[in-house]
Amino acid sequence: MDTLPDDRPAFHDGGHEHQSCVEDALARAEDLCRRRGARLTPLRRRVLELVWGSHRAVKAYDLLAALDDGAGAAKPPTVYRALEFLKEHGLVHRIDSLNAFVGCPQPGEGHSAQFLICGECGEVSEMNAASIDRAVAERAAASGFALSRIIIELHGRCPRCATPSRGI
Amino acid sequence: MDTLPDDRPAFHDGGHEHQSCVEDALARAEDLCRRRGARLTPLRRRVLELVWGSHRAVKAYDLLAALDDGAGAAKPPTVYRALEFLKEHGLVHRIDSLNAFVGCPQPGEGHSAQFLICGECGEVSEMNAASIDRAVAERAAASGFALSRIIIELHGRCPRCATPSRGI
DNA sequence: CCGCCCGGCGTTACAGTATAGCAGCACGCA
DNA sequence: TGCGTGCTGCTATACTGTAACGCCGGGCGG
Ligand SMILES: [Zn+2]
Ligand SMILES: [Zn+2]
Ligand SMILES: [Zn+2]
Ligand SMILES: [Zn+2]
Repeated sequence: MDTLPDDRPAFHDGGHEHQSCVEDALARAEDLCRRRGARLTPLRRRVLELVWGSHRAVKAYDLLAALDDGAGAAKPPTVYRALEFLKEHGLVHRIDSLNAFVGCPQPGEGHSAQFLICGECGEVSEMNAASIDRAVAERAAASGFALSRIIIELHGRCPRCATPSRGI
Repeated sequence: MDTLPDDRPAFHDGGHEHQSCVEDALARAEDLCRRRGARLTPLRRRVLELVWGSHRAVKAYDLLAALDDGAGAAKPPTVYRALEFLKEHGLVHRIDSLNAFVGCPQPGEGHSAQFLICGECGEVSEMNAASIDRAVAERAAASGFALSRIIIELHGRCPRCATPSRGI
């Protein structure tokens, strides 16, 4: 019955060292691409870094604006192609209900992700709950349905935004 | 462990009488709106009927085109407002991963829907699996997350498209 | 009956999201 | 050197969704 705790903390407290959090993510990406023979070009690396700028989901056009280095503004295909590459290699996930992208904390491992999305602070936390996987797989099988892609996006309030303060 | 079968068949066979299927859906909608004091106007009813035209998810701009009765073409807000009304009253669901809408077979009851979406024939089947609900609620609670909206969209192949024919 | 309010609908205009298709360029390799 | 391939850039366009304003008709108090 899946009593295993998540292997990393859901949602980040004040003490979170985001600087190193991003550096680690980029290092994992470099490593994974090297092992796969995929090219993490400067542009792709920069986009990944921007996505990791926060733990919120980032919109493509915000990335586009952020890429604008003062001179000519970047064009949509630039960022969409980088995102497609990152997505193919599991370095980012697309959140369909937000039209936005979030960095994957555990790229490379075949994992079915479920996302907790806080509507208050915007933070997105990725889960890997075997119990949910199992329930979904069972029900799909019971309907004779052959699964290929599982989208689970859970909206609500994260612990920090939900808890103490006054109601409402 | 949720061994209850779904209360309606997932996916439709050749013998499906879609004419009456649509009529029943419209009758349920009329009834539900009457009970709620909501106004199922001719336009809204027509949009609902178009959504129910198939068991696939329908795009807003396809509805728009279908609404065009030869004279002046309908404008986006027309159909989006109708869809918003239908969605508020649970008569249709939005499939976020497709930017499209599908009719709800059981409107009015508080149900958390999971969707099985066939990538081959496009048919969308709505489930109400308590086991999935439960697994999701447990994991969210374990993270201290207060759920408000649960999006579960399962892509793959329906029984008819997956089964007999030659491989591939 | 009159005037008012309000919800539904129509229109214009625009914002936001995403892709097609072609050109230039750098690199590795024959 | 010449070529192919993959990355990036560009223009243009398609697709999705919303803001804001105004008209109209029906209900309701006066
Ligand atoms: Zn961090
Ligand atoms: Zn939060
Ligand atoms: Zn039917
Ligand atoms: Zn199918």
